[in-house]
Amino acid sequence: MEQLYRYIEQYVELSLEDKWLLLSHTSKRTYLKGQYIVQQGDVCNYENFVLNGCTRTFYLDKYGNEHVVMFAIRNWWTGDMGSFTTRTPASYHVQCLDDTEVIQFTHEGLELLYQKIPQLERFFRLIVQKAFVASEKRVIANFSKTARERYLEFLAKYPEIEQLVPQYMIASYLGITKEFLSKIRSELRNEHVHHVNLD
Amino acid sequence: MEQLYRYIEQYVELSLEDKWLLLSHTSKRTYLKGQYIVQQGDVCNYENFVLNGCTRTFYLDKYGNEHVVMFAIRNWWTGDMGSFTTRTPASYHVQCLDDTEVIQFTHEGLELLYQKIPQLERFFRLIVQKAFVASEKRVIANFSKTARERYLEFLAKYPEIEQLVPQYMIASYLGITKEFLSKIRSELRNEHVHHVNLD
DNA sequence: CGAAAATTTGACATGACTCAACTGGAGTGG
DNA sequence: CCACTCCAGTTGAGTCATGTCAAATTTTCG
Repeated sequence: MEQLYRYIEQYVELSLEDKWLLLSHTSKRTYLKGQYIVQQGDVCNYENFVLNGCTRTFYLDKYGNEHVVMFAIRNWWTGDMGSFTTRTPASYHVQCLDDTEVIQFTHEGLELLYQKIPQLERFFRLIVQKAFVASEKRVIANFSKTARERYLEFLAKYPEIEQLVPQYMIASYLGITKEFLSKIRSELRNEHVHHVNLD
Repeated sequence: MEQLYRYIEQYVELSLEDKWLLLSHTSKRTYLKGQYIVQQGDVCNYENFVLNGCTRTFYLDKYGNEHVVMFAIRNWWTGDMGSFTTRTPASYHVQCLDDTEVIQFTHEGLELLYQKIPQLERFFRLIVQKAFVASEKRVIANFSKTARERYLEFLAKYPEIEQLVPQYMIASYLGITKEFLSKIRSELRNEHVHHVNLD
């Protein structure tokens, strides 16, 4: 729990009492590699704070194609926020790409916590704001940049994730096919070889 | 102000005192068609609640191309949230496409209101959550649907906006060129004519 | 009315996709 | 320890959705 407290305390202050309340109204859970935390179509019952491991959130379209919406690693949040808040069927699957430990907030538990720890409203407002701003930037990046640029930026921004997840999921996150990502990578390799030879 | 009160009261309750506080720590302002509420590069000093009129938020890339991030009409919020909250240069321009009346919250004013009206934290958390969920859906739609599908969905979802703004901005919002949108529209017209003739 | 802005149209170019074949590990079991 | 399979990744040929550029047309509005 210390990890969660420290994370929240980056945004708002927590008393000992607050920490105790958080502890008693959440639960820790471990998922194995491949397991689903949320399944598209079910109501998402938990907001999840990732302690360690790695998850992906993806949408399965009517043709059976997967579209990766996001990854989550240590100190990220995951789940289907729309489903969680409105108690409607989830739009996405959330799957663990590794053994993954999370701290889970139920809807009921979180509403109770909002009442008892008012600054938690502020905390969640702040992190959702950040997520929203990042999501808008992604919309624009997808319009204004080529797949190659987006891939390079992804590498620069999330070097850890690049190691953890298979290429085809990164391709999906970038909105391209695995074949096309493979071609981009092959180009980059060739360019790199040339640079080395020129030295 | 009644319009703003009613809007907020869809999410949280407001006392008379709260309303008075809102009134005294915000200001109403009218912009003319073409004017900028926010300019990319400046710090965004206001969150704006649109009473009437219409705005567009757009990003100007390094090649001088415009990319429309969103439109805002009656009862929507606009501004550059990232810039407003972190007091950093705005990523976007916000321009009025019509004479537009807004209620403006300054950063200072809003922080004060958060203290005096704690349920305002909740209110903004809820609306930012909605905006975030919508933004994630847009990312996925851009990946999994053709330009034609996205245009049809846009028409269905925002019929008012279609009337108000020029085609080339809608094209930009959809992430395509004005020429290509024009071709899509021409296709749709042809199909429609055929259907009519078959009757 | 006339000029500027928005939209349309057409020829051509290209980024990214599809499909199918191939390569190369990482188990797994005999 | 080899053979087999399975899955991820690569490569190549052909195709398609969408972009670019330039010209023609329509609309808007002073």
